[in-house]
This record gives sequence, structure tokens and C-alpha cells, in this order.
Amino acid sequence: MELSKHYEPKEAEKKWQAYWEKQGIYRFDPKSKKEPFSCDTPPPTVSGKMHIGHAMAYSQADYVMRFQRMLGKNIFYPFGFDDNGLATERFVEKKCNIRARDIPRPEFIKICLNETKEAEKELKKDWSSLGISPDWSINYRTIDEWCRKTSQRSFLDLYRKGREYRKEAPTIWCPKCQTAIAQVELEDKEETSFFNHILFGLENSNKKLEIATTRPELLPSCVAVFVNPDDKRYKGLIGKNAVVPLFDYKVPIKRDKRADPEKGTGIVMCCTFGDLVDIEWWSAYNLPLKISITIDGVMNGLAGKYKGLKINDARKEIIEDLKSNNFMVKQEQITHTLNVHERCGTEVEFLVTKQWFLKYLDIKDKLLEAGNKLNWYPKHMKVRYDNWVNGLQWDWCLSRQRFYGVPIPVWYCEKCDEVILAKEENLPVDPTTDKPPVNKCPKCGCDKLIPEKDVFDTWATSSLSPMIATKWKEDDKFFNKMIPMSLRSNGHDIITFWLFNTVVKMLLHEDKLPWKDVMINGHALDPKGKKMSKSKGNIVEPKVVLEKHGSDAMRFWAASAKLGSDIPYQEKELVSGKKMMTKMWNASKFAIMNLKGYNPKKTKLEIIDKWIFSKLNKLIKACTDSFLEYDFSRTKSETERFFWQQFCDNYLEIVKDRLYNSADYSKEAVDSAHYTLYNTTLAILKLMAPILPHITEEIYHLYFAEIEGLKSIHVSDWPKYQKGLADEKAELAGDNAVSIISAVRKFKSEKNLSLNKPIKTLIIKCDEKTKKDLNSVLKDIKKTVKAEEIVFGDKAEIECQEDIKLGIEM
RNA sequence: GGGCCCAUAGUCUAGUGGCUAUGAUGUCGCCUUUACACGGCGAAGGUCCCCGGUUCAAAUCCGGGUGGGCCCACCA
Repeated sequence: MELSKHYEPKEAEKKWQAYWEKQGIYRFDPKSKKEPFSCDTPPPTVSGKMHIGHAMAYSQADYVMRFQRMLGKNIFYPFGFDDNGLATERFVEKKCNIRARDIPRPEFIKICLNETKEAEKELKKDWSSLGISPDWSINYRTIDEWCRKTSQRSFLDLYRKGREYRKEAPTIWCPKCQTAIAQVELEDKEETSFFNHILFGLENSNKKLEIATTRPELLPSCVAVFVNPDDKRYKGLIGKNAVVPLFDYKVPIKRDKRADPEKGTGIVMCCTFGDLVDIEWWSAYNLPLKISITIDGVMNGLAGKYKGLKINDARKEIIEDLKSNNFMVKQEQITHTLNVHERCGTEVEFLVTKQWFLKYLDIKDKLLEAGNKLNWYPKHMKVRYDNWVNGLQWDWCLSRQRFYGVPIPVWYCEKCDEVILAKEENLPVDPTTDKPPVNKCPKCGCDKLIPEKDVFDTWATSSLSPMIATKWKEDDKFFNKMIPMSLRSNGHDIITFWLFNTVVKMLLHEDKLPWKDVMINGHALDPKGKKMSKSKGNIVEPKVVLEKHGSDAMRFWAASAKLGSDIPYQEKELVSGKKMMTKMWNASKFAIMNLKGYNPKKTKLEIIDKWIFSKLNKLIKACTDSFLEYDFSRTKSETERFFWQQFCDNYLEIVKDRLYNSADYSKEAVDSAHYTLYNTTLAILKLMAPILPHITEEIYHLYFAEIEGLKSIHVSDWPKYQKGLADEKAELAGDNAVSIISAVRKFKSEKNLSLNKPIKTLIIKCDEKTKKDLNSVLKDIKKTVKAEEIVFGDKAEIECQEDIKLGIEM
């Protein structure tokens, strides 16, 4: 290959990406006896675009995998796509201009599989352009046959283990998406609203009770009124009945400490259901159920004349009627935080519907213990997991009233509601089109079996990612070999669901941990350090960045983030990555030019060569140790600094004379220079290879690959720390040489002289011991600073040809 | 309301008890030197957020505060 003047990332990166794939460099070898190292990375959603945050997170996981590969491990690095669930349903509906509910589900799934396949091709291109190194042949799609099968299997297994139950229960409901949603899918939203002070009647009395509420439309759902037991104002009321205005019926007045005397008037109405506390009261006091809102978010018959009105319209009308009937005392404008569905921003309701739940509130202890057993990087991220587990209030609602997703594999007996499970050998099934495994209900003999229409929450499937990848219940030997996986790479924002749910599933199914280590990555922020969001319009598109600067430069930036912490995206950081690459290119070019025809063999080393080896050796140890702790940013910065400051600025400058004027040196000294240059350059390339995979590969193939006899730097050995290379004496001598060279440089710089300017005499003043040390590197100093002679004297000075003098005191 | 993280030159950042506080970027001066001007050498730039404590010694450990970010809870 020719040594071109510049490195062109655009062409080179594409070329190497294609080469890696063609050569199968990143293939997992199932037969290998080598120790496996596996990684569970998040499957990106097909409906979304690649975000700079993705680019960062996936790059970070990739550094680790590339490092582990170079350590000689058998790398198991699958890559999945999440094409299951609401987001995909919307994506496909929009793209094909169809409506899911108008078509039979298997057909819609088929369309989705086709559409998402196309989208995934594009996404695979995007993700490949990051230069990540998964084995693309081990892939999964959360809606594919294997994933549906595994997801349904998981359901059957947990049902048999007594972990799943179907129950009519208050669920968090999104009226827009018309589905139950999970606690974790909620988002806060600030809104201005009115605190309506409404007058309730008091049974057998003319007195009125003033109650403040933001939800007057729930008056027909009012089932009780609460006051605080310590609230002296209302002591007399407890046990009596209040009369609901407009609807004119009686509800009991009860006491409960959850009623806050400071809020509103201190009297609160309990409706089924306005919020979580209502649900608590409802179940704690056995209150009746009065649902006045339908699943579509419309008032029902219970609302009387307001029937058929949407929630917001009903609120307006009821407020008007309250006013005109003199039930309204006042309206206070307030800002309060509402729970909305994160996907659509709709205010959620609490409705009673039949849903499937996974019971886990009873195993909080086990879940906390599992969290303790995982190795968290960084450590403090475990707190988020613990907080989440401790704060759980609901079992996991597994069912969703969506059309598209993994079907829940059950039928019900119309008569006795017996649950009929699908047979495992028939999975995956779709009850809406497949026949049930029996003709009659085994319990009552009824022959009318009703298919379950609901599908699973997407997390119910994606939480199986380690099981999906390792062939759970299909290849026990492989599964047992691979689980726990080595590593989960996970953003800090999804600790509470993806990570947590995965722990739950593996624990309940196999009583195992899904992985040994978890590495939590931070977010990419905008240049000002703010969170990126569509509404702020501050999103940085990775595609643009990659086009402009290339993947290595982007990866160099992403490697500067300390694990777990967010970093602002700053273009100048990419500039330093590009500079690093240019420098690497040029330094390597220099080495390769001077190593032409060189056959590496061990030689006796010069002191200055021992010096750079000893320093390099320390660097290798530091880099290896920090990489083993997933601290790639340290590896990056230490290598960068060594490369630039020690290797380029000093070592290469010193070694030049031996390379250029080899006739002036012994054969041994020249061999030593070649040997050192070869091995140090190669080691630096290897240390940077996980972070800058393309340029290191390009340079490797310019020269080293042939000699080393390997197809890729990425399957070469990670540099090893060698005790024998540590040489404190040589380090001291080399450091002394560098200080003298620096002093001369400073002198020349201050005198506005070129560094090339020859010096007549350099006089060094130092003690006898230093003098002895310096003797071993004196020629190196002399040649590097272009001194005609170096002498030791009582008075330190540098004498230039123009008679400029400066001395060096050690 | 509870918890976690963070605060270091204009900007980003390293540094977890011990030299003159690291490096990058930016600014300024000089240097065309056969790897590289996408470079080299050098200079300027700091109350290490504030207050108190521990210690021979604190950017670092402890307590309190201030400011920023995040998670959770509450949100009639």
C-alpha cells in the first residue's frame, strides 16, 4: 500500500467496515474453547432515528468489546432491533397508510415484519457506520418468530410458577391510546388548572362543606369525603354523610391521615378514580366503585346529563352548572403536575379493567439482593435501582390493549372463565386466528372458547434479551454456558425498566442473574450542557457529524466521557479527535518509512530505547487496568498523552538522528532504534484500536499486518505488561535527557531562534551521579539539540554560534 | 419531601491526603525543522463554589451552606 500524505476517513472507514464484515472478523465462534465475553446492548427501536446519544452509548460499549476481543476472549456480541409495540405500530400505519385494527393481526404483523425489515436495513447501515463490532449474524427482532416464541414461553413458564394473574383492577389508563400502561410509562407535565371550591351539602343540616377539587367532572364518581383526624375544624363531621352537589346523593365522611389539612379546605373528595390515593382509600375502606368515565375518555351513564361528553367538556359544563346553582365558592388558578402518558402526552385516568399482572411486589428483597450481586460501573448507579425497587407500588401490568405486539397465548372459557394456555410446542401462536389447543373447556366442558386479544407490554419481550440471545429453552447447554452474560450496557435513564425488568425475568425463570457486570452510560447533551429534545430543537444528528468528521473522530469524543456521566456535544472535541488521527497518521508514516525492509528481532537496547519502553510498559498497565474496570476514558486520555508528549515530541525527535545518520552509529544501536520504533508504534496503535478502529486498522495494514501475519489489528493481542521492561534507571536517564532538551528548546524559543539552530557548546552543571547517568544519553541529547559539543562545567551555559549563552543546571 | 451526582484558567477537563494543581481548546509571541503548519517551542491565564472542622499537611476527608443536573415520591 502507498503512503499517502493524508488519511481520508470517509473512504477508509467504509472500506474497513466492509472488510470486517466480509472477513468475519467479529464472528462469534461457538466451538471455541476460549473464555467467552458477552454483551447485552439495547435493541434500538425501528421507528426512531439514530440519535447522537445512541452513537455515544454504542461506541462506549464497543470500546469494551474490542478490548476484550484483543484480550483473546471469544466475543459474543449480538445485535437486536426492537420492532415490537406501539411505536412500531404507529410507524407502519403511517408509512403504509393503513389502520392496524382494519386488518387481521397476523397480516398486520406480516406487513410490519416487511416494513421493519426495510427500516432495519437502513438502521443497520447507520449503526455500522459507527464502526461498532457486533456479530451481525447473531441478531434478533423483538417481533420475529423466535422472540414471540420466547416471550410467550416466558408467559407460560411464569403462569405455571404462579407468578401471573388476571384481575380486574384499577389500572393506569391512557384514553387516547386506549390501553393500560405501566407506572414507568408516565411522565410529569406541568399545567395550569383551577382549584374549584365547591359546596357539598351535609345530611340533615343546612350547613355546607367547602371542598376544593381540580376534577369536578368526577363528582358522579365521588364515593366518600375525607378529613384529617387531627383537623379540629371538622371533628364533628366524621361519621355523617355529605351530599354531592348537582348529583344529589350521599357519601360518608371519613377520617384519614392522608387528607392534608393544609391543602384546599382540608376536606377532600374521594372518587373512583382520580389519583393513586383514591385507589388506596377505595381498597382500604371498601368503598363502592363508581366509574363515570369510559375507556374512550367519555362520560358514561353515571354522569347523567353529561353522558357522552369528553372529560374536558364535561368539566366545563359541570363548572358552569355549579356556578349557576351557587355551588361554586371560588376558583383559584394553580399550576400543578399531572401524570401523562409519555408517548402521547395525554392525561391518564385510572380505570378498572381486566389485565394480566406479574406478581413481584412480594420479592422486593430478592430483587434488592440481585442488585447487590451485580457489579455496577459506576457504583453509585445501583442507588437508582434500589430506589426504584423500594418505591414499587404495583405489580407489573403485562397486558396492553394494542393490536400489534406479541399476543398473549391464552383462551378463556366463555362460561367459567377458565384460562386455557397455548401448548408450548405450538408457539408462537396468535389466539385471534389460531385454534385453541383443546375443543372444550377442561373444567366445565363448555365448547365456546374466547381468544385473548391483548398483547404484551413491549418490555415483557425486550426484558428477555439475554434469554433471546442465548437460546433459552432451546439449547440448554449454550444457555448455561453463556448465562450470566458478562456485561449489560445500559443508559442511566432505563435502569428502572429495561435493566430492572430483565433482572426480574431472569430471576423468576431461572433464579439467576442475567449478567455479571453492568456498565451505565450517560447522555449526550447539547453544546450548552442541556438535555437534547425535539421541542428545544437542539438535537444533534449523528449522521451529519459522521459525514463531516468520520466515525473515529466521533468515537474519540464519546471516549472522553467518564463512564456514567453526561457529556455536552462539542464540535471542538471532534477537532481534537481529528488532530489525534492526523498525528497518528504522520507518526506512523515516519515509523513505517524508516522501518522499510525491517525484520523484527530482539536486540540489545540503548538506554533511551529502554526509557521509552519502560514508560510504555507503565502506560500499558494503566490502560489495561482501567479498561478492565470499563474506564475507557482513562485509557484514551493516558494513551493520547503518552503518544503525543512522550512518544512524538520527545522520543521520535531523539531517535531521528540514529535513523537518518545510521552510519554514525553501531549496528546494535541502529537495530535497537528499529526494534523500539516497531514495537512502540505497534503498541500505541493497539492501545488506540478499540477507540479508533478504522485508522488503526488502516495503518496496521500499511505495514504491520503482513509481518504480524494477521487479518486485522482487532484480532491481534492487546499489549502486555512485561516486568522485564520496567527500568527505573533508564527512565531517570531519559527523563534527565528530556529536561535538558526542554531547557534548550526554551532557551531557543525565548531568543526567537529556530529549534534547528546549531549550538556550539552546551555546558551542563550537575553533580557527579547525574553526570554518570547522563553519559548514557549524552549523544542523544547532543544530536537532538544540535549541539556541537556538550561539556560538564561549574557554570552552566549554552553557547550558540552567534555567541549566545545559556547554561543548564540539573 | 427523600435520595444520587456534580462544582478546578474564557470553555471542556485530569487529579481522592504530600513537589510549582493535569491536559485540551481558545488567546498571545516565536519557529517553514527531511512524520506532521491539521505542526513545533514558549508565554499569559486559577480565591480548585462559600463557611467551618479533622490533620504536621486538604482541590482531595468530615459537617453545614450556595448553585446546577438527575432519579423517586407527592401533586384533592
